[in-house]
Amino acid sequence: MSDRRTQILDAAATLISERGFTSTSVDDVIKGAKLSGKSHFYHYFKSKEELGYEVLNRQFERFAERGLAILREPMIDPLERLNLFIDAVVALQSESGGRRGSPFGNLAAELADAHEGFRVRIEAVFERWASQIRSLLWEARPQLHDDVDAVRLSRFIIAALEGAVLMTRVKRDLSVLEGIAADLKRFIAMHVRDGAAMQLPRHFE
Amino acid sequence: MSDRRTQILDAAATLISERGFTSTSVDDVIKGAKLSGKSHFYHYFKSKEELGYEVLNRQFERFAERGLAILREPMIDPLERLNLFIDAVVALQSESGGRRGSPFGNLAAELADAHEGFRVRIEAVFERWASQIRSLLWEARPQLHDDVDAVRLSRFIIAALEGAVLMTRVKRDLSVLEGIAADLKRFIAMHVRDGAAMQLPRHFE
DNA sequence: GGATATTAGGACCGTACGGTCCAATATGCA
DNA sequence: TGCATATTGGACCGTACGGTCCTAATATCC
Repeated sequence: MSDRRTQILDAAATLISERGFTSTSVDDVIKGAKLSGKSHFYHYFKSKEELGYEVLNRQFERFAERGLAILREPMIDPLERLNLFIDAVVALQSESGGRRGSPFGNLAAELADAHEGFRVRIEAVFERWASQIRSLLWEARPQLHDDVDAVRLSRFIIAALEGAVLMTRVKRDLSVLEGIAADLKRFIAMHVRDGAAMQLPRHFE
Repeated sequence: MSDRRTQILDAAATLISERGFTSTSVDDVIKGAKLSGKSHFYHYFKSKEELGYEVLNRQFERFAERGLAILREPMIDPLERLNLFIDAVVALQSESGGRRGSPFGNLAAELADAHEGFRVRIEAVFERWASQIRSLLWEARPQLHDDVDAVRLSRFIIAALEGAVLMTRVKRDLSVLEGIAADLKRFIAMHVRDGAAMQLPRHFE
């Protein structure tokens, strides 16, 4: 992949996460990526829409590397991994000073009703995210109550985090996200079998 | 308030909740409200921005009447009222077939970073909403654990509901919201004192 | 009746948008 | 060397946008 392409994608990602897709013009992207003109841009992307799709994919890959990867760490207890993942979401948000939200939630709210192409792709992103959590919960099932519904719980976790990020942006207060993250951990802990927490550090016995 | 004005506001509310504020043009609103021309519109509103503010206010008033009012019903146990309120949010969402989201969440995601005027007004909406829940929790405090943090819990409830509405729109599946609503009730029930007067149903359907 | 809103309809303006086309130069690689 | 790709720079197009201005026909209310 050429340098220029990633340069354009990076600039577009920043702009889109700041102002949304609709309010980001191709000219803005050109300026952000320091291109000479429109023909230069359209040499790499056939339309603004396609640029948007690629930006979304890259955002997810970045999130998969820096966030979701934690869910798969093999040496850590699954439920602890889930807590670490929640911490990572908080950390990612605080990197932007709590201002920029989850790129998926933003695009979802902006385009889910208006643009079917984006809606489908965002749905796929959430599904991949949810499936990571589901398999973690499956791995942790010996520690969980029998009636835990992994599909529902994974959706709840994502919804709570997305809602929290949104409220954090509106209030411009990172502590909103921190509080909700802490409560979310408690909600997850609610599903843990009594005494399972004691089982955890098996290495100590 | 003149008929025309409310006619315009209603048309604008529908369009904005369907396509967002930025993607709704004044011409669209004029067409939707069956006005004769732009001068007719600008006779009632000095700008599109001001129209947006008034639409937001009306959406909140509508939500206050049809949703938040439940939180203040004097004859019902406070914690049961909270459950009924959550049911009402689900019902409001299903009215639009699960497609249109919370008007506040939509505008928040679209404009929180880009438009300070809207951000402040949306923040006020969430604050009024949160304060209603806070005073309900205060009323219910004899039934709650001593360490319940009403500020945090109220934020959690709102974030979970907003996130749930967002995911429901993306997946086009109302059962997402229903599941999260049920889980949210369980989370709230977690804060209830053992043996408190009001016993909350634990749904595990 | 006369003053005041309301409705109607259209011309117009400056700006921005996504996108196309073209001509010329630079660069890298076989 | 030669050919393809990358880069530059700009003109251009059709459309849409928010907003202004102007005129004139109706209602409404004192």
